[in-house]
Amino acid sequence: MARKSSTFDPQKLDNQICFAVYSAAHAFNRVYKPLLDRLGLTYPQYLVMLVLWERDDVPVKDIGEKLFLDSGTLTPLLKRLEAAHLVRRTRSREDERQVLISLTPQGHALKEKARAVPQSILAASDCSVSELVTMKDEIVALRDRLNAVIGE
Amino acid sequence: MARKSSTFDPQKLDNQICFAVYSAAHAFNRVYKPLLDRLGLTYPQYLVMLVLWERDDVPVKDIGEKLFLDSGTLTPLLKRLEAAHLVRRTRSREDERQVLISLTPQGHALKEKARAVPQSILAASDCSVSELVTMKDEIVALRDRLNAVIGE
DNA sequence: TCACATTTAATTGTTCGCAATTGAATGTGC
DNA sequence: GCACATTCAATTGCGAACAATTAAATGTGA
Repeated sequence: MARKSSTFDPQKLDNQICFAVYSAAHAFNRVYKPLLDRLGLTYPQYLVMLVLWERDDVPVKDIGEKLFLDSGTLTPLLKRLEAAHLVRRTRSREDERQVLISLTPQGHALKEKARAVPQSILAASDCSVSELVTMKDEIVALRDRLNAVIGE
Repeated sequence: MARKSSTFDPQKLDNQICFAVYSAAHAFNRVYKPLLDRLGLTYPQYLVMLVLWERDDVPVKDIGEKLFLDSGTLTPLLKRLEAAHLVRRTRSREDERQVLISLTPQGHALKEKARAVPQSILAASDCSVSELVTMKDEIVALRDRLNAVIGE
């Protein structure tokens, strides 16, 4: 064994940023759960609703690009949102390959009920907005570098 | 509607740190996939192996506490690692409620083959080690604050 | 000792996440 | 116009992730 004293072991769990990110994502999920339960949403469903609240009548592909998810994930998720009467799924007239997702009145209305969610998360983070924005920008930059590697 | 000009909209997807973390976790997973495929591991299985490479012969509960996962996730995952001949699962003699997880020789041997993984991830991150360590510490601190909220 | 709570892992059921495949609609080159 | 590739959503199969429940082992108090 090499001497460990002044050595940074890259194979140690707690030294790995990916585990930090992985476990932070789960921690967020657990904080969101009780808040989103009241809205009848899961976290990925909430993300889809955030996309639709920004722009309605979007093809599945566009939602996927925003959230980095594919149809294998989104198709069943969107069917569940449709079953909950929050969205409608309709084939595009111009391009029959596309399925357009649009909000129902209930889907629109949910935006108001969801307004308190980010505030609760901010409180749970126990952190200033500016600190969070800085961290967010760093994480997004890292994510984009990783995604750049994937696309060769 | 309030004027949007100088306003930070907390309900906008790209303003949310949780989505940054969520999407970064998936980006990491996609970078890890081809590396771990060669080892015959998934990312959560790799995390369990990291724990075991640090300390062998551990109860399931300890692994769960390290990784923030419960038995509903770990039991089937560990059975798959056992089927792959990387770990053994044995009831503890002192406390029959516990199942102790220990590495097989193949499980031990895999540590050497996995040594190159963190370096590849570092390269994909395209970022200095010190920057990553700083980010990791910030994310861990945030995660721990979130987890503190969950436990009331 | 005996009733009772606690600890621990396993099980069940639902939802993500993704790779791989399928099939229909569209675009392209000749 | 017609073969061909491309695009897009849906499907299938597998592996997480977690809530809720079950069941066995252990600890505790009267």
